[in-house]
Amino acid sequence: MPSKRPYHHGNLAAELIEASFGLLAEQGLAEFSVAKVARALGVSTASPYRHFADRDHLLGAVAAQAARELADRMRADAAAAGADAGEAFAATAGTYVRYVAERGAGFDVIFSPTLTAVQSGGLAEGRRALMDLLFDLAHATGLAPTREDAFVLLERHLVAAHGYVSLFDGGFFTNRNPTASSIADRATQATRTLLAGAGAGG
Amino acid sequence: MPSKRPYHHGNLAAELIEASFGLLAEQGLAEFSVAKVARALGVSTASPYRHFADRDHLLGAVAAQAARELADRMRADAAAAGADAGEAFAATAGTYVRYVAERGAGFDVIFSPTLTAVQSGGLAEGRRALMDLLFDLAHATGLAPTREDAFVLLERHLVAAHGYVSLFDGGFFTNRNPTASSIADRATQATRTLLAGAGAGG
DNA sequence: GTCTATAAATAGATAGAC
DNA sequence: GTCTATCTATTTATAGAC
Repeated sequence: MPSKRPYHHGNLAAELIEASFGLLAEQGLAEFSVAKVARALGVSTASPYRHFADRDHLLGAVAAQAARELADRMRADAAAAGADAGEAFAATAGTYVRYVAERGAGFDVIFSPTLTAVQSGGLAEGRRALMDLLFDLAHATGLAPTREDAFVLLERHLVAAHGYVSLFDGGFFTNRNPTASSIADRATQATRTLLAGAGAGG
Repeated sequence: MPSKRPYHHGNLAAELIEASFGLLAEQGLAEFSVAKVARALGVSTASPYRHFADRDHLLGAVAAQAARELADRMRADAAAAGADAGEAFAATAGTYVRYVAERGAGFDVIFSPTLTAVQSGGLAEGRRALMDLLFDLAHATGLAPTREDAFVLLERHLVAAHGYVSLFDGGFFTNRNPTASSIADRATQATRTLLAGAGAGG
């Protein structure tokens, strides 16, 4: 058994991104390291630097892909929620919770200021497409007449969804059945309440 | 100039806790280290270990103090908000945002699972007193008839407040005047909307 | 109680062989 | 394009002098 690394690579760059999602999902952004990603793939810790200039460029590529994946899933879930625009909008809260539980890369990764300077892999475009989609869904509810109203509604919606994820990951929910699925449902319901409050003039 | 450290200590343990707050406020939990805290005080990196068994025991003492400080401020702000129970409850969202902006220790620190095992400095009691206070304020609004309703309302309130803090710290708000004070106001208003939604049956 | 010195991990990143 | 080897920096924590 030659312990020489037997790994063949067709596309190490893509594998590094995928392994990064796995590490983020399991250990979170704080525990992310290029060395761990390399070890997870069985390659040397030097290999990633042939494909990404530094740690932030790898994370930037992950963030860009996360923005695209998240937008795709939100679009699909909103469409599946039916004709009610409020329900379509609220559904994306659940999409967000489930996506971060599975992939580990949420708004903290996608909109990380340290990655803004990097601009790798279409990060700026991915960010904008994601926000445009959500803004359109917020506007379509009809509960935010002006552009500013839609911004406020969208902000509260994202804050609630991310708040659930952040407190869930932080171990805040120790009782009340804290599965990712139940948290996703609670986030969706929180946005429904925000919509009811907006409708009631709150 | 003898570079021998000239520092005298009446109470290094308390100074370490206070310096930890400063570090958390400036750099966040991810960047927290015992070594940095020691350097900020001009003492050797070994000194903290005479007062705290390890990193988690120092952070546990910080978390316990944060829980007490936060509860005190919330109680005061709720009282100052006037007779309306909904306004008193909503005010604590702003309290939370301002407190974390100033002290750096929010729910992520106070309820960190790694600190639960430590049980230093009355952390368990501080956590419970904080949650009891908030539950009472939620119940007093009259918009949550049952105990379970009050839990749900409280959960959404905290999720929104923490979501604002988390996204604010994460650099999500790059426009729309992102000062801590304006974020605090937006968090307070978000809870008002949740109350309106609860009142409207959302 | 505080210091100096040190040990053991771990990470980011680079040089040069193959 | 991947490897081995190495350098530098940082952190957590301990040993032992003062």
